[in-house]
Amino acid sequence: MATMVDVARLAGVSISTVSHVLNGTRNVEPGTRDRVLAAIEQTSYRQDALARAMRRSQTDSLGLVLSDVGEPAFAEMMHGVQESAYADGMTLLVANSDETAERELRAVRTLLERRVDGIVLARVADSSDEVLDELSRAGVPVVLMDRLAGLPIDQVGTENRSSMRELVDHLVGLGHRRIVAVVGDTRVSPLRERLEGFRDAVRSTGLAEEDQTVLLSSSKSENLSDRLSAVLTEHRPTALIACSTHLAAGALGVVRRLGLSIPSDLAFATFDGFPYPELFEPHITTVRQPGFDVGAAAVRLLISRIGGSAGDPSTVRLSPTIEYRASTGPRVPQPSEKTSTAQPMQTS
Amino acid sequence: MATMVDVARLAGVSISTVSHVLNGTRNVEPGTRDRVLAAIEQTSYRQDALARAMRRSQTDSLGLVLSDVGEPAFAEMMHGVQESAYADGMTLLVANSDETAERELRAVRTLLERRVDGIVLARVADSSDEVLDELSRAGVPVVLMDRLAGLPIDQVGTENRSSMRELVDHLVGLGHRRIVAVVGDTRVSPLRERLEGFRDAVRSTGLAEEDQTVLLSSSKSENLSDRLSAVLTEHRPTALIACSTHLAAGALGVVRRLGLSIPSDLAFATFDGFPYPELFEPHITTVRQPGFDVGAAAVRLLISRIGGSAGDPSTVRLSPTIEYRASTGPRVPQPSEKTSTAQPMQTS
DNA sequence: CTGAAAGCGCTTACAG
DNA sequence: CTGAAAGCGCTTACAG
Repeated sequence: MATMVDVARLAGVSISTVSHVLNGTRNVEPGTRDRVLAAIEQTSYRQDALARAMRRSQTDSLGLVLSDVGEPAFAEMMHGVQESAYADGMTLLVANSDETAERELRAVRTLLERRVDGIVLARVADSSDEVLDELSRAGVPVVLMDRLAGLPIDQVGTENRSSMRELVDHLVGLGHRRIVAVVGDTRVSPLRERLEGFRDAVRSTGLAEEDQTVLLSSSKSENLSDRLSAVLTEHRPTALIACSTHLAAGALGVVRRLGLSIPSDLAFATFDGFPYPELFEPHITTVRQPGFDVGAAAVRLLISRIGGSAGDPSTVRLSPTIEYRASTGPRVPQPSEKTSTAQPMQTS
Repeated sequence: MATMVDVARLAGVSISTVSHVLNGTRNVEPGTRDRVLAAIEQTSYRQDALARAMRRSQTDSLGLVLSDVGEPAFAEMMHGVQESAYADGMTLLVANSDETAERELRAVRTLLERRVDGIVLARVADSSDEVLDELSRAGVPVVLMDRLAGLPIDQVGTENRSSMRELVDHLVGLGHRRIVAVVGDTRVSPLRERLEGFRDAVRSTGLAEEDQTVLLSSSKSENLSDRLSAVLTEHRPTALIACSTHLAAGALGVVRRLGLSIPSDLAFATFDGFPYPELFEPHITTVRQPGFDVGAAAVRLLISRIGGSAGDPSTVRLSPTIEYRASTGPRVPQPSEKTSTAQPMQTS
């Protein structure tokens, strides 16, 4: 690989001049400039981003820490992060925390060692305090994404609480009085906020608290299926709300195993939802977060901080859209109305 | 941030010794070593990966170029790449080609400027020759992933041709004689290979060629829906094979719009398929590629090349699994058999 | 308008 | 067992 020295020699100039031609950082006489350009061409010279970064102590790169790209919501956010970073000429380093605190800490350290200019971080449920400590000690700007905190730190996520309220209001408006919310791990902020919204709605709509069920879990591996199965058979709710794609997948499995029809036996709604939602029957009522925009906004905020923008930490919340679909039916399921039977192999 | 000089001063040694303690590259007297370690602790010293990389001309990082993380198959491959890279202590730089040749070339150049030790590349349909040229000129090891080529270059992908043959054989065994294959853009190697498998199977099973339909497209944006709609209504195939998730999504939309039932009006099978496939009705017969393993294998091969392993370029093909499900029915659809009507809102 | 030189933070022969 | 010094490939005051 050719270096600046090669180019300079060939053009008969100093490396200063080559550098300035390359970066447009000072005027160069047209003739000189042309010779340099020709020499660059001839040697197939390519700038070494490493050496440049080292000298400038700025790498033009951003780190992204996610628990799993496979999760559709995160894939969308990553896409937004990617595009926004690209638009600003930043390269993206991606690390996987695999939803464990230890790997998250290692991931952040690796990114720090690589001197990324900033980090977008979707924290794991039991994130270690050391993560934010090291980040602030290193003085590297951070923006939390999706998994937010009650801390003075920049963060971008979705509005959860009032969306849940709206969803529950809708169900109550349809006549539902017994709802089960599959919430999962409330250490994960969006799940916690959705739970709060659920409780808000129960209170404000005057639903009997004892008729509502909330299913929590305290670890990633904990299986809610058996408990949900018991709730559905014994408690007989008429509506179910899953608070994430993953929880919805598990819940749908249980519903199917019990032979319940949606929405005639049970109304079904979920947050986040599935890719290609329009293709499957029944269409599932979904609170869909603007994942791409969340990722893009996180990078914009991060880049403004990198650029030196001062001011208090800001929390940005983007609004999800609620897609009301057939799975929450027009009518409340009534035992007496069970006229239709499951038709597992039909689709329209 | 503390540097080696700070650590050395505090420990009363030279930076050589600090470096050797850090990297375990030579014996250091225990007492000296302890002083160094203590100084590292006290200064919160962290190695600068940039300076290290520059000196060693090795960055311990890998580049990944994908067209879109949103595509489930690519998300899985990325996960495999990520985990395999992590296991080998490599950091991952991810660039998005957005399925356009120009962005792909820019992505590769950016990764090259950042001196990645190797690149995993899922090429765009109309990839520029310059991409592979620059890569070989730079002497950076590359492994093509998923989108393979008839070139002397390392590559890892899925076996496509014989899987398609097996799928068609299965359909023929069920009595199907009129099949439509939604193939898409044959510049994309897996799609091309699936088409070849389809033609192989038509020949070997003795199907009448004029009764089979192949739908091709030559650009990403081209909409196959109208043509598929015409084929389904005029040509009346009894089975449909979609060659990718994206094509399956489009095809399912058309099928639904025409009010056809699966599998009673039309058997439906797809390559790649949807996430959470077990949750929707009807279950779709799917040729599922081992995305994670493809990604992981690509990185393993890449790392062995980085490590200096010689030998001819190798092509690794992993086998997909064919999941036969309800969507290809047990029986061939017959007009006279249309006893069931669509039940759009039912699920079991 | 241009160049010589310092320095970013490391690794690694070389010498003792 | 340890240190002084060169050098990786750039950028950027400083000087002319």
